Amino acid sequence: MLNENKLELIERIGVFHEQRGMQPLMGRIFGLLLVLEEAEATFDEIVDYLNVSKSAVSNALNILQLQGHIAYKTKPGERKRYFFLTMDKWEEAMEKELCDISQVSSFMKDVLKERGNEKPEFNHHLQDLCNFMEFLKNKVPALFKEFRKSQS
Amino acid sequence: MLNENKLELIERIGVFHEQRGMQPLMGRIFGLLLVLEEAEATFDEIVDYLNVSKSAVSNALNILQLQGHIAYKTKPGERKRYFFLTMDKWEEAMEKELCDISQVSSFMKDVLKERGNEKPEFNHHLQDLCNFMEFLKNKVPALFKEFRKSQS
DNA sequence: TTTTTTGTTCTTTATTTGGAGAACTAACCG
DNA sequence: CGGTTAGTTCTCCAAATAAAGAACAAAAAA
Repeated sequence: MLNENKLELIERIGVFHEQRGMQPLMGRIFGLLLVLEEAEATFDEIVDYLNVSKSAVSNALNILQLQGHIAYKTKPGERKRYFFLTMDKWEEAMEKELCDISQVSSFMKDVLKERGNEKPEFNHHLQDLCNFMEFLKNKVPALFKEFRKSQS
Repeated sequence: MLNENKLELIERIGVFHEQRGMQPLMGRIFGLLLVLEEAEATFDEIVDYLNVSKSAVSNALNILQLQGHIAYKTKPGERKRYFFLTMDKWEEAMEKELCDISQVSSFMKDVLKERGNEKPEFNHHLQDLCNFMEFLKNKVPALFKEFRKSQS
């Protein structure tokens, strides 16, 4: 069993992800794989730790894998899968999330195309926003580069 | 009535926001206030344009106001409210959204505190992620400054 | 060959959600 | 005063979601 702190952390992490559109159990699994000392767990361990049904876990694991949040490895002579967070790819994930923000600009451009010039100030704000998002998207690689430099 | 393009845009914008956790109607109202030439609408106009009930609109408008996405003004001699997107504050909104990403670091730190040292590599990735989020948060003001400079 | 392990898939169910519609309210209007 | 405007609040309902549980399947073990 997990201690009180870890259980609470799992719930906090779960709620956090829920609020960002993940289904509840997915968020809990995310949390579990973060707080587990081994940083990995088998299907049955997840069922036991979180006290949920196999079907729910099967479902959640498949979605988490599709979204690239987790992966699994096997051990020689065992059929069990050991699921783990793909933490080694956090830079990719973060980059994707940053660029996602700036995807607003895709439809903002369409909005601008559709708008007349009755409200120039409003249009100007929209244009500014688009420009910033473009700026940000272009800036992301340099940002990572600068970060890595600052770390070494 | 709105033309086909605008209606389709409203739906696209609606779905976009839905996927980020907004309730459907809120996203549609967001879209409506973007594509309307006047960039504003009264309660009844929203009801008519989007073909929804008053109760739903009342609800959605209140939440959108609480979240700071929209505001309203009144016109002298009229009781009607004219709702509009608070586009003039897009920088604040964007800044908040950027900092939100880095709020992951709040519970990531707790995760690190809770973890032993059995998986140093995993812990290291976690630490890197925390560091990057801190880095990003600190970088946001400079980013805006640089953007404004590039625009002038 | 039968049983066990390691899941998956299908059907059912409880909960949540989002919105409809009607009743209500407060301000103004004639 | 009664009616109209501009919303709000309450009760109800339909649809979507998330998960339970049972049946199923494929591979390995006994």
